[in-house]
Amino acid sequence: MLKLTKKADYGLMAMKHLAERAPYGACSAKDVADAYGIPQEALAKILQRLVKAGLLHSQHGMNGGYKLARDPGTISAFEVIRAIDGPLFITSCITVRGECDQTERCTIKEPLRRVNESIEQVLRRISISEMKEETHSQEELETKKPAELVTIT
Amino acid sequence: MLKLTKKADYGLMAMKHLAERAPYGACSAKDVADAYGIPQEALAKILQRLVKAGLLHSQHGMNGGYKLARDPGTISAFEVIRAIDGPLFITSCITVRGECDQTERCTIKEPLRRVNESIEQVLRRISISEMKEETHSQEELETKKPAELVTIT
DNA sequence: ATAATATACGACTGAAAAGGTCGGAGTTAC
DNA sequence: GTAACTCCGACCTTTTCAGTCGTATATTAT
Repeated sequence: MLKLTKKADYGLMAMKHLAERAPYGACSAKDVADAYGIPQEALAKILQRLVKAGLLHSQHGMNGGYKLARDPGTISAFEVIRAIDGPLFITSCITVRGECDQTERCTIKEPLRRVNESIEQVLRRISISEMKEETHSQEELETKKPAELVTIT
Repeated sequence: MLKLTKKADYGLMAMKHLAERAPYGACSAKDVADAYGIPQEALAKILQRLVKAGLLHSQHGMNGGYKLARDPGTISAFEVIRAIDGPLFITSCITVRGECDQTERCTIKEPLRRVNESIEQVLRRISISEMKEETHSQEELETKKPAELVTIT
């Protein structure tokens, strides 16, 4: 529940990867897939959506691949997730094709909409380039006990 | 994606309903179900989970039903959702039974964990009683055109 | 005691979404 | 022109969600 789909996860990983490799030209879907152990075709489909959404540019043929369409600092996690998983996150009351049967009598529509908006703000605020700065905790993760990093939740 | 399940929706609606009817004693699952057009058996199963989680008390027999175990101001939406849908919201990387296959190479675990925490905070902050204050827009909903209230999203 | 009412619990079915796979089309290097 | 490489779009399998049904248990009014 309230779970990111794996597609969105893959998409964010790929975007971050492309952000780091931006200076060296385009990356093929295979390169990214091999780097993280993601099924190649599955990733390709995700990258296609990001192309359609205008977040990536694609290049056919040899030495082709994908590269960021904009500066990674201007691309939010929200944009990536929406491009992959759908229009936007919604409570189950307000679905893509109209409302549910209880919409007339539903008494929590408005409060949930506000919660929804708050969550959207959180995701809008974080950009792809901001996801890069966890290199320091990467070292901690290997040297120290990793439990501390998890149990906060 | 990032969508509340219908069960969680129903649970929140029921909790709010019980919060309003608290002074008048317990409500049966049938009462709540009929009030919002929810399948009775489906709702009953949800309410049972809320009892198990300690958020509701149940009373068998005639004039029995469910009532809040605590003051509605002290019950957060987070508690309700977690009691119904599972342990907590998680990125697909960190699932209930360990991590996914890419966890070793995953580079966005830490940033996503922070996002996760932010969302959790949002849901922890809103209580059942805080969901009640939309009574004013209830009047608008009946007198004015209801379209305006929906198209915000 | 008995009947009516209400919760408790598990198993089953159908529908929807997620995750992954396959063949085909386009582009470039030689 | 051919072959190697890459992106592209439709298909299939698996899992999850939502709802239903049946049965057992507890309480109360009569």
